[in-house]
Amino acid sequence: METQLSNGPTCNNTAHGSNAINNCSSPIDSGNTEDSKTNLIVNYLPQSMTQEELKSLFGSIGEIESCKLVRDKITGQSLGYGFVNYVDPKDAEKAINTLNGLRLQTKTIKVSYARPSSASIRDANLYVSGLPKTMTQKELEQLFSQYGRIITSRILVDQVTGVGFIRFDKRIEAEEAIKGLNGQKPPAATEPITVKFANNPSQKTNQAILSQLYHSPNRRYPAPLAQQAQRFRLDNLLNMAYGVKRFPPMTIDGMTSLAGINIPGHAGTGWCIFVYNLAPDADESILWQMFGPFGAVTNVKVIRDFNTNKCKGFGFVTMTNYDEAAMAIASLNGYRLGDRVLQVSFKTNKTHKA
DNA sequence: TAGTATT
Repeated sequence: METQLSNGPTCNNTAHGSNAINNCSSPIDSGNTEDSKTNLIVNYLPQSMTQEELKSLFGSIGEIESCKLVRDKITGQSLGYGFVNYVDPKDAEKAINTLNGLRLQTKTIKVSYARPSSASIRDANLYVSGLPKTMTQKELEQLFSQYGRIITSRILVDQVTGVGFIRFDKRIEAEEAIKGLNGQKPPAATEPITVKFANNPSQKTNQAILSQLYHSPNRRYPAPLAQQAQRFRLDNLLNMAYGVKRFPPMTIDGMTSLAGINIPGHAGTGWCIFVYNLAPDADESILWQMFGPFGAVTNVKVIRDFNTNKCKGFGFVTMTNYDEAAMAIASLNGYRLGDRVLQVSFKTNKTHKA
């Protein structure tokens, strides 16, 4: 029997009230991840994100050994998480540093080392209801932590009665928590709580879904449509998270990039893209986010003022493949980021015309 | 009484 009450990586999750960014210690420093140094699990992915987009985003960090978006076996719908296995452990660490907490659409993605796959860690998620409305996430964890290591916790907001989730590291820990806490009154509570296993969405293959599938069998987009769909998804991705809105194509003047001027931007290591009109508080993550979905991004840089450390209004992105860089430019030039309209072009060597 | 973490 395994010891469950080790004081190991204690999960002191701070309740941000945000979308369940649950920093159980630092994923970088957890120290007990000897078989997880390259394999990452990515949680809270937007529903619309495809495996290709996942691969593009994480492939911009470094070479990927494998990448898998987990989908419902029946419907094919994304289950909102996936795995990215890097060749180099350093890239895995860099991905955590760079992409954990990134906002995509309505989600804030979580990037952390994957635990070794095992049946013992499956179905360890609990649904808790009847909680005091005043209970915080931290208090919820304190209540449950006596039964094992908590992987994630959440209290739903806007609930009449307190509803929350607790995911344990091991299913057996969840079972013990049900035995110990279901029907019990937490300290200072007036009503008992209900603790049960959370519904497993992958088992929710009801007749309606099957019926839908039956009436639209294996619909596939032809290739050009697939590209349009990709673009549409990107629009959506960029839209809600950062208030990025697409402008009509002709609103950008000074757009000397796509008219077939010089073949600029080629810099040996890839295609260098100039991004102009960034906000003073812009950082690298927004560049990764905007360009990553288009393909291999090898580097991003925000140019900052030496003294204030504020962005000077522009930055650079290096992409490996010309086609992907051109698509990124075509799509992102003219985007409104906050209250600014971006100008995106291949980098030129001249700052003024001769 | 409901979000979605083990390929």
